Amino acid sequence: MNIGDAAKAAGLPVKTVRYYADIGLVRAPDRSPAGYRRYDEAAIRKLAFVRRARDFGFSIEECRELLSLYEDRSRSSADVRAIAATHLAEIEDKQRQLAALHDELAHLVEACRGDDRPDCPILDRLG
Amino acid sequence: MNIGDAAKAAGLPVKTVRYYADIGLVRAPDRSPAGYRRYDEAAIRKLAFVRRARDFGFSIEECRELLSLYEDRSRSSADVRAIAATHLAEIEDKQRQLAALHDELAHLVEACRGDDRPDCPILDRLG
DNA sequence: CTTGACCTTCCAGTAACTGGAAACACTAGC
DNA sequence: GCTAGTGTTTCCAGTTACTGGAAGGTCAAG
Repeated sequence: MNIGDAAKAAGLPVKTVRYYADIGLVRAPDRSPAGYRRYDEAAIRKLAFVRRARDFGFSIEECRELLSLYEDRSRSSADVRAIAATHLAEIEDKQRQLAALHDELAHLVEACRGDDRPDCPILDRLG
Repeated sequence: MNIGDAAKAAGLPVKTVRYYADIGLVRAPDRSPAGYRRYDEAAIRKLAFVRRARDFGFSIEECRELLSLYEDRSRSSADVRAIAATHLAEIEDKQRQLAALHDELAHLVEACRGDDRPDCPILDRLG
């Protein structure tokens, strides 16, 4: 499979697949005589794996770790769980920050009349 | 005031203040004979304004808009409100995405025994 | 007069791509 | 066999909002 079909199969843009190859995350296992990257089933599965992990918000480096655990048949589930749990804690942290932000900003927007006059509690608060 | 004191007063790293000057967000109103940036009260107020707006998650470009509204004595509060409301909607959107992510991932972490065995629902789900 | 803190500019790197240019490869139709 | 169109290659640059570091100039204190 050429890169275009592989990308389609994995649900990724071609550019991204090439990028993943460049950074050594998922390399094409082979090249055609003309130099075209050729992807097999296993490589496409890895690409799809990375796409899903990225959808879950895992960073590229986390994906690299997960991928090596994924490929290592003797890995323990504890390792994977640790990565996921850390990531989950980060998400919860971000959620808290976002909630605080939201409440403050919502207050300001509510307090702002939003008319033609220059009185604006939002600017007052910022300035 | 030199850049160090201005940065301290505004609660920003020196590098960031210099960066804001470079991109024309908040320029130093003057330079010393030796070429040192000199900040006055007004400039420091603008720097602090930007810091707070950034804390609220406004992008640099949004800060630029807010700043020009902030400086424009004839501006209407509606303009400011519109920017803030748009930003609020983005925050809410991100909150929803994060919540969905959180629930899915929390499920997986919960389902994973996290022991020495290779059975791992997290990897199963990703792979 | 020297030391140390502060300032300057410029260059490079971060995360994770994305866009574009120039050139080569492949396929279909005529 | 030729041509058009699409797919592929590499490389370079840009994105966001800084951050780190190097090389060198400035200033105040002792």
